Amino acid sequence: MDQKSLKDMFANYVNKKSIFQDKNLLTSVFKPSEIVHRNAQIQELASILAPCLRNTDLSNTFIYGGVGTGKTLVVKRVSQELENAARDAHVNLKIIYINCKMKKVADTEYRLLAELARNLGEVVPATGLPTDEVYNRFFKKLEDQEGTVILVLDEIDALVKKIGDNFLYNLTRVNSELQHTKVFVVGISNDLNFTEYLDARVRSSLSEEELIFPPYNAIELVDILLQRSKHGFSDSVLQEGVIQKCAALAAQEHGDARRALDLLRVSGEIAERSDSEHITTAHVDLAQQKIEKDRTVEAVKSQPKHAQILLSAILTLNKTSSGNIATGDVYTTYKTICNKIGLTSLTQRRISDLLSELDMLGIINARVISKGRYGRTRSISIDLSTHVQDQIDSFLKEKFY
DNA sequence: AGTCCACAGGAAGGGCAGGCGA
DNA sequence: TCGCCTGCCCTTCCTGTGGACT
Repeated sequence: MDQKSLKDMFANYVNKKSIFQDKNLLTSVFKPSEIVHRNAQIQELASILAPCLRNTDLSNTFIYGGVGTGKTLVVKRVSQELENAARDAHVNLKIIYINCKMKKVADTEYRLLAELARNLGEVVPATGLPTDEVYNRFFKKLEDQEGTVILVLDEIDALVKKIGDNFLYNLTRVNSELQHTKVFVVGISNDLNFTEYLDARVRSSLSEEELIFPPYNAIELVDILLQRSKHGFSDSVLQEGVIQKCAALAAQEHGDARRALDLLRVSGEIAERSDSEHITTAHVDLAQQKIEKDRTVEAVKSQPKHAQILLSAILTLNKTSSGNIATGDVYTTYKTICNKIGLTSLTQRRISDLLSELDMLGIINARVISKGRYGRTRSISIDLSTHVQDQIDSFLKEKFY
């Protein structure tokens, strides 16, 4: 492109009518004024939490539901309204929301406690203190609140799977240590079977109330997308069937509203980039591919070095061998690559864990199978499109060779 | 029915970096 | 500065296991 046409391009861009009116409305971060198809859950949660306005005890509550079923949105909305009501009624209420999956923020017991304490105004160093000391500081700050404190722990299942339920046990017993403050926990989990991981005592004290968020069906997703697209897109850019297609695709994937919104927004971006005045169902197909590709490639790029080399080994084997690959083969190839690039290889035990992590991220499929006389192993495969595989492969080759 | 393979995956602990408090 | 504590990544050692083979 010569410089004149570049100038024209920018001029065109400025003058062209945008497909979007307010793209912000089409992100999952945006909090709509009305949460569609979640009235029942809002009412129920509000009625569970309302007693704190009369300084009456609350029940610890667990909220279950898949990704993108509106759990966090509903909890944040109810929290906000509850805090407003408490202020009007001159009741001391503090609600702390923490996402336990936030890397480097609340993904260990120490970090969670430190983050909770920080929310109450206590200064806690990132590391260095004994955990007991962080508990003490946190409890002291709680006591200073002299009212009700509600701890909302989002994605709590991820944290419990990582560090166990000890911290939950301590948090549920905190009320016996405090005189002026009452503490209640609202746990949010993506995993319906989460309580199986919990100690029986923790389970019974934490699950006094339970709230289930069912996945959205395609019709509900259509309503959500219509609500957002009304002011999110410019008038009449959406062609017939686009919203329905986004909703249908997202409904297939566990009724995930976040996914539906991403599809719709990315479809718009693709349409805009291709100079199209309308968004068509073909754009939705492209958006579906792009989201899948971006998600995987980004996941690969953020992996540690050895996991990337491991993936490189799997991709190499995937090209040469037909069918599934065994752990032993992967480990041998991985060691060869390490040798070639002058890196000390990790042990098979560690590689076993890295394989599990890649599996959890959905980059590879690893299934434990038994080959009878020939042992037990993971059967590893990659079901990414060849296009995505090539992109990952060239990224890894560029980085290591 | 028993054996045996090729791992899976749990437990314990080492070593390092970052940070606190005396 | 030193002792202590943390998270994190990793190794070592170990037990467990599904099912083909004998």
